[in-house]
Amino acid sequence: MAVRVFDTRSRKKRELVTIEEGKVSLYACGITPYSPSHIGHARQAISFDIIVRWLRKSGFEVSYITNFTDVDDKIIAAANEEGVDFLEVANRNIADYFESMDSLNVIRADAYPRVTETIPEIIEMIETLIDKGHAYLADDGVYFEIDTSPEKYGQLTGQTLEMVRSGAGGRVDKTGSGKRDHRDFALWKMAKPDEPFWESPWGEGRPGWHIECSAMSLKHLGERFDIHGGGSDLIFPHHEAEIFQSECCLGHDPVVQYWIHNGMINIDGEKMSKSLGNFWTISDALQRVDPLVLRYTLINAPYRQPVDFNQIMIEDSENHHKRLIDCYGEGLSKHGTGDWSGIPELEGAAKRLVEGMNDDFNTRVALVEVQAVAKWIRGLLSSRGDEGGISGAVGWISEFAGDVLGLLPADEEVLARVKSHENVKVEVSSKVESLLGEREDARSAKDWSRADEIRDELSEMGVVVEDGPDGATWRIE
RNA sequence: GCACGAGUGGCAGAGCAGCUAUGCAAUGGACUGCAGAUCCAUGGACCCGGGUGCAAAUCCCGGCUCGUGCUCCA
Repeated sequence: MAVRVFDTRSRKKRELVTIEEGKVSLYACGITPYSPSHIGHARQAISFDIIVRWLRKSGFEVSYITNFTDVDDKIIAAANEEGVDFLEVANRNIADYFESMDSLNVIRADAYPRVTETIPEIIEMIETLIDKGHAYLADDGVYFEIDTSPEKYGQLTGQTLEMVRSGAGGRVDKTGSGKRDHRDFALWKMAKPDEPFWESPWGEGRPGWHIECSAMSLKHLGERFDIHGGGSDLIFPHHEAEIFQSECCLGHDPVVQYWIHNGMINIDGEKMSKSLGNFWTISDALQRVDPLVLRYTLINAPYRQPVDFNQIMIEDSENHHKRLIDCYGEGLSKHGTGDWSGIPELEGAAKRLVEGMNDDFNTRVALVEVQAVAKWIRGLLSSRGDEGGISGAVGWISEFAGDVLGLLPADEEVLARVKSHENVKVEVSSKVESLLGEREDARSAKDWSRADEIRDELSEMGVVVEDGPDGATWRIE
């Protein structure tokens, strides 16, 4: 069945037809590592991680590239403030990024190109743009001249040149640059004192913000590629600038077949931003929640919707994720993993999940099915029947909640968790059993206060007592 | 101002033309000395006004409200 993706340029869902059958080339704009990564970066990475996972599961061979913009104003500013080299700042934050993403179960991209390693290609591209008359040299840099291909304006945003001309109004003068028109954008910035620089035909300087992605995608994926992605905040101006650069440089269009953009994160209904003081770095978030719970929260809405990161969402996710892992762990340790084909409940769930994922990667629909199967397992587990069903369902969860959504820790870890729980159980077992016996006596004597006292005592040991029809059971909390 | 998106039950959040979304919470029941867990059941929603359809949260038009972008941003 075909995968349909929402394309920002055409503003509708389109069936994914790739340039080369069976292969997908995907470039997603990565981060500018000037500070530790925040949960918005996590959402972006997880969104594309799941897209890549799903495309691969659907049988595509995927080349997935995501970059680091490792030289820019903010990195330089941070480095100057600390009195260190800009690369030290970038490298530190890139390491932080990888550490966070690994914990969030984000599969590594096939390559992580960096601006500082792509300078020759960038220069070459700018030269071509100058040669073709799309760019000009000014005192302070090289600029792309929008008026050389006005028809490309607004392809992603629906705006026209005039709209932006009037909209941006008086901000032009503030730039104080050598731009001929305020909508032109920098391809190469001449170095100011105390700035890192590279040699170029136009003097010492560094690349402008947009050109690197055009150069890196060209270098790694070629003159045409299937999907270009990134956060929706990059649509304008960054991605529109890329369209200008790449298409004018290469002389054909479209270079990118599908544009995919993930939604932003809100905190309690407001945009997350440093100035509002509602900013969460990934490490902030991980102090509060398990990384996989964070992942669950971030895929709780389809990737294009904004996610509101609020208390309720987090608690909800914690709850669901814990249930998922608990029933998976119990099923796995008791019955192992098996084949789910031929089991109607599981085939039905798989079918709905596949349809949901094929329809623009709807993780929310997928989660509903995962929840339903988890519930189904719990039912079987408590009724002690149908072992084939349980192992099949464990296999189902492993395939979809694990491989596709990336929500499960490794099986060894799940089993180790179950085991350590059991070890604790064994350790305290005799004490608990004797207390429970005592409590049973108290209960038959209808000495409720003594019975509750014992329950409280056990509770302090972390033991939860649950009275059932066949007497009391207990478990470690 | 312009552009894009969103407005769904107490809450979160799907669906985007016809069939129970789902989860949490609530209520009733089973089980309980109480509690908890579990199971069963129940109620409750589609911003407003028009329009098109046999049929509209779902499509169209017009409002209103909110968010985001138009400057660096995942």
